[in-house]
Amino acid sequence: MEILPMEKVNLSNSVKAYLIKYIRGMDAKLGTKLPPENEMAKNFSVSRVTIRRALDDLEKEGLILRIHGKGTFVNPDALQIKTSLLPGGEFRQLIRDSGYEAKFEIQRFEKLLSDGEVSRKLEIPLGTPYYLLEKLYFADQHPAIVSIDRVPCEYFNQDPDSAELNELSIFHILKHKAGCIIKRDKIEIETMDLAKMKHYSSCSEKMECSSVLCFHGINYDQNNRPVILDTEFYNTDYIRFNMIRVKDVYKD
Amino acid sequence: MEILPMEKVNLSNSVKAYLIKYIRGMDAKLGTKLPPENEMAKNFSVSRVTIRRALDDLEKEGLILRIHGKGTFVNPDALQIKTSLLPGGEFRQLIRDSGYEAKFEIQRFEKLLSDGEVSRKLEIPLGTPYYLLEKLYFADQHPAIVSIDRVPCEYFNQDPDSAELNELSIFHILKHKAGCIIKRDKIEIETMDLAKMKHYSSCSEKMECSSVLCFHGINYDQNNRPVILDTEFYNTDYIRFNMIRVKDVYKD
DNA sequence: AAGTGGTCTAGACCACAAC
DNA sequence: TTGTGGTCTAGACCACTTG
Repeated sequence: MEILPMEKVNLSNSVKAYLIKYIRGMDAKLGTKLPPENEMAKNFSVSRVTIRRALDDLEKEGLILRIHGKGTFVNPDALQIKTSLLPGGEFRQLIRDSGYEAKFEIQRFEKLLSDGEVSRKLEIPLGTPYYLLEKLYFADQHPAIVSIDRVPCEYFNQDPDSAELNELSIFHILKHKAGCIIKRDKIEIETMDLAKMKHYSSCSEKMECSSVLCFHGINYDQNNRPVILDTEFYNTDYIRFNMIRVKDVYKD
Repeated sequence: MEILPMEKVNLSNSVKAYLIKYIRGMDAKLGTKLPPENEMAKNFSVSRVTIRRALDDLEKEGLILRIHGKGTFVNPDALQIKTSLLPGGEFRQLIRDSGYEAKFEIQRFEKLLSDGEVSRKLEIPLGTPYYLLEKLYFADQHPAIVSIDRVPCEYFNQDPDSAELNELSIFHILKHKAGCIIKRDKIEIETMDLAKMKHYSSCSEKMECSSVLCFHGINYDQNNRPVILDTEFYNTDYIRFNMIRVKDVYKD
């Protein structure tokens, strides 16, 4: 069973998905012009607002450019963009998107009791049992990502078995076992050298780089409960995040 | 003359600005509930769509949470968030937002001829003259950010003088001297140790850290011309980026 | 003047939560 | 059932670009 993240089904996203396919499919010479919004609306039999919602998203993701009075164009850079910082997908996909073969190994899976920091961030009492899951991801056999997830045991009726852990991401296990759907996360970005990384993970010894990009994240569910506390380490020689940032107008 | 980035003036942004002020102004107990959208629409005398556009933005920025069927709530974390990765404001503001006193020194300002990489990224012929501007920003007297901007000279009628460079950001100089308005940028994220940073900047010697966060960016104007090629280095001990990422629904 | 994107409205209907 | 956010429509008018 293949499990993939999918966007909510609505008209805008359908239009968006179609346009992505269309754009990726064509040779995308520099700045190909897309049809006017009114025409697209007619062709897709949806309102212009719906078309515009789809285009808004595509613009934020950097796939298209819109120039007032001129039109909507395919962003020539769009096809070069490999890994986006934005939604935070599955790590193996991230590695594949970066052009490498992906696999992972589970490094640790333990049941621990929460200390001060874990308690504070997950909003659970001191000493609450939680699972710690550490995975090491490889890009073409090279260590590229280390992820450490911490989830309170109380979300699970029974311990996850290793088959599940090897098959599914923690997000999907949580959804199926606990009905928890992760709606958003909050990350803090830091860089560190391997000496500092060693405080978090013994995988620091395996990294083939001198410094790593580190995300400290908290994942919240549909009721805004902090469910997963995660720490992620990236070797940016392999995982090079890209981001397109649309700026607002500047005024004196 | 104080020059600040401002958002485009429209109804949504006015509502948004009002709500930001409102939220920041109140004590923001955990999860204070905001009025229903219909009510806000009535109070602001705008349509619900307009309210929703404002709330969409605030949600993406992590200031509020929306729970279907329940309501809209102030995000308790919102007030902790200091520096957002998103729009990319002025560096001194970034430093102030991080809780430090900000100042900068100009390290280099030179006219150079483009080499292969600069030519390719700025889409200019080899050997085209460009300005290189390197600034070192301090957080409480500690080196925190190094920025290196490269702009083709052809955008300027005359050399910027040092008064301008010390007063205004490169964005504002470009706008006033060349009518260029930066609409978006594209960045690539990397970490490096100081030895690697030294290839880019002699400021590496001054950094009080072992590794830095590095953004390689290209800034595009309203006509999608690449105008500024910039490289930025951050000491993440001082500049700790935060980001709230709203996830889409997952489906099997 | 014609074409195109940018903003806004009023109203409708749906989906989820709580009583 | 009521209240709330989520989606969608049809139409209007504005702002920018081009001829």
